Amino acid sequence: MTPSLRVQVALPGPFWQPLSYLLPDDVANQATVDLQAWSQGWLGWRVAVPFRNQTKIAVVVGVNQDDGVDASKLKPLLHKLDDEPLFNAQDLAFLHWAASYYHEPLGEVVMAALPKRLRVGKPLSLPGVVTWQRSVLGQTVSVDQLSARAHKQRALWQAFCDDQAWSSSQLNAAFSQWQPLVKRWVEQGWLVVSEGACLAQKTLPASVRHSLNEEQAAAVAQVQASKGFRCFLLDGVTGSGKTEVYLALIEQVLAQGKQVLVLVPEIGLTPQTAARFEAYLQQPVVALHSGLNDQERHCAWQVMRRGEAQVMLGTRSALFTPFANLGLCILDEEHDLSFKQQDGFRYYARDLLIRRAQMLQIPVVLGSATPSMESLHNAQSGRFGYLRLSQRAANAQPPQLRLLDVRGDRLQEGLSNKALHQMREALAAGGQVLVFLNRRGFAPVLLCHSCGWQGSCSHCDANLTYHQASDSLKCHHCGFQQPKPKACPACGATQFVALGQGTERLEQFLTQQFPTHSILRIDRDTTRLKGSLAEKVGQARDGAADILIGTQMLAKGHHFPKLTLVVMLDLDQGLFSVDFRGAERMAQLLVQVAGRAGRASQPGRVLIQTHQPEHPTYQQLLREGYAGFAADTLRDRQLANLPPFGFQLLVRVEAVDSNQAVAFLEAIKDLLLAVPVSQPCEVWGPVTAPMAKRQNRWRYQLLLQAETRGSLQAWWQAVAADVYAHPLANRIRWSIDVDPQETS
DNA sequence: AAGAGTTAGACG
DNA sequence: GTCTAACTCTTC
Repeated sequence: MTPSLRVQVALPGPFWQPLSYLLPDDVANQATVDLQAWSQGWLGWRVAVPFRNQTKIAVVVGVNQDDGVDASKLKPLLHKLDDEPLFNAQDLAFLHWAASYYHEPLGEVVMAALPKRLRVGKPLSLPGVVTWQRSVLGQTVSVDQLSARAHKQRALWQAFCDDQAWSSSQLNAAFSQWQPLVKRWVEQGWLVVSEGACLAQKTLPASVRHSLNEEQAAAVAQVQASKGFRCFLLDGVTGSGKTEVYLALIEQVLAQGKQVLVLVPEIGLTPQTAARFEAYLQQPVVALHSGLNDQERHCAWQVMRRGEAQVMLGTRSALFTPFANLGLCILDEEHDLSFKQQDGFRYYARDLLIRRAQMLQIPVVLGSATPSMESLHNAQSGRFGYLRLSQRAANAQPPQLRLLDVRGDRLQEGLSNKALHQMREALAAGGQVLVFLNRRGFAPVLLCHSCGWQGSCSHCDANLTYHQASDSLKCHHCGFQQPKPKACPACGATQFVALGQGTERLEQFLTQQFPTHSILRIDRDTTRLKGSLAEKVGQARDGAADILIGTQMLAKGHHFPKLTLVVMLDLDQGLFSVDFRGAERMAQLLVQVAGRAGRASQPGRVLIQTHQPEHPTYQQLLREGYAGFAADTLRDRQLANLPPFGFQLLVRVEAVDSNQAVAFLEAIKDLLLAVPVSQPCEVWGPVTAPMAKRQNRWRYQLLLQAETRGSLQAWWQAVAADVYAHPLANRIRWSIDVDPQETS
């Protein structure tokens, strides 16, 4: 008797090996002797399977492997969902590798690579994008027939009068509250609804060409000269034109008929970025980011898989998209933390992208003005190609950094008189000023004036931040919010003191100080609505505001031509961070914010208000810039065997009962210490996480460190089975963070 | 993850 | 003894 044919499927859930299913009876009987060909009909296909008493959507990741499960225990799968596989063998190999490197169930990884619509079983083919257009009747209606006072209505109708079809996302980008009007006009017969192709026909912006300077051309030539896989670090100061290098490279790869994937940080993807790419390349660029709805994501995914578009510009999750014919990967702002997924499947998009390029044997380019120590080390050791752009475009001067020693000075709302004076001068000279403060809200602490009670979050080990706009207390870690108490919960007194500065308070103070100047605050609170960040950044760029107040969301990518002075407040805290990467992060932030200034004709100045003017980190940064700082930092890291000279794995635990959390980690530690290891491996902890309690759970962690990725993986692999079998493993929340970025 | 199965505790 | 809430276990 022949053994029954079976397939292995990945489905979401904590399944450490794929589940096996038998084939449906009618299919099994047809199975030919050609197993190779037969497996092609299953591998990577989407199937519906019975699971418990429900039906689940899964992806076939293995064929006829003997997993030792008795055939009598298996159920037959129900059916295929599509006429073709969604993933090819290369895609699957990559997903397998990601799952094993990050110790994530394969099903979760496969689902991360699928748009939601496909995860829940929607058909692969897209219904097309709904658009609205003027009807024959509508063409007889001119704007003048609408009420003269209905400005919004007139503007919207004018848009349709150009006889262009508008999709909901296009309307969303240009208008607010258009739905009721469009609905009414459809009912009146002025507009007709139609369904177009999934990739809406965009009109391309006018062609913009540029020439490369010597450095840029050399960088492009080096990448082009590489064969197969090679990773390059493009280390270019702000304003040195990294994008021009990307575009030249992309153009070459497109000419070979291959596709390109460009990854950017979460908030770095603006319509302007995509438009700039389209203007140069003269072909549609497919964007993939959190602002899209399910159907748009599905469309983007499908268009790349089908090879109907050549360029994708996306945030970290775009790296899982199956491409028809990928020829080049680019990752911009390489140092940016948003490439690390911090919850659920904790992957690092930078590292996965490199691995993917390696598996496909294609080049990958990482760009940054402030590269991570990991990438710099790889570049210096020759693992990566090292490309440098040291000149700013159009002879723009680099910003000059100055420390503003405020020791002993009287500070008003955190600002020194010297800083205010400099701001006045810069404004008087017609410049724009940015005040950088990386803390939103009004004040980080609210204190009772009579008893000292302070608002702290009942779910977390953190203070509540006072927000004046909503007159409430908010926890910035779990989202908890309560109205500001009328009276102190402890003593009943009604007077409170707001301690410390946030951007809200700074805005209030600067409004008093500069009554004749316009002020624009850009932080998460003022940009909550969709599209409002782009809108505010646009205002800032056009010079609509004299004074900008911003948190770190303003540090990324944007440039403000009229900006001549940047004042940075409260950077000092980065000097004393518990995390060994604290100084690196601070230096990156400083250099990135400084890079916002003086990109046009006027040189920019950056003032760093500090109580630690002699601190070596500042001194090093001022004297030798980021490169000098990086050299020092790498030396320190090497002495301490810290990344990039060592590799880390963090076991994180969250439990309502802190004893269980510690007991579980102690058990893991005992297991680890019992493993005979050939190379130096260390384990630290358990210790409490940076925030000991969050959302009512106590958080502890255990840090593993080893000299190589391989020995670290082997060490964990040796105990993994025992850890998963531990009685506490199923009773508390825990996760593994490979290459953690926040370890303190 | 999440539903079914299992056990322990509350009640009278 | 029953009823219910918490806890465990399994999933092809």
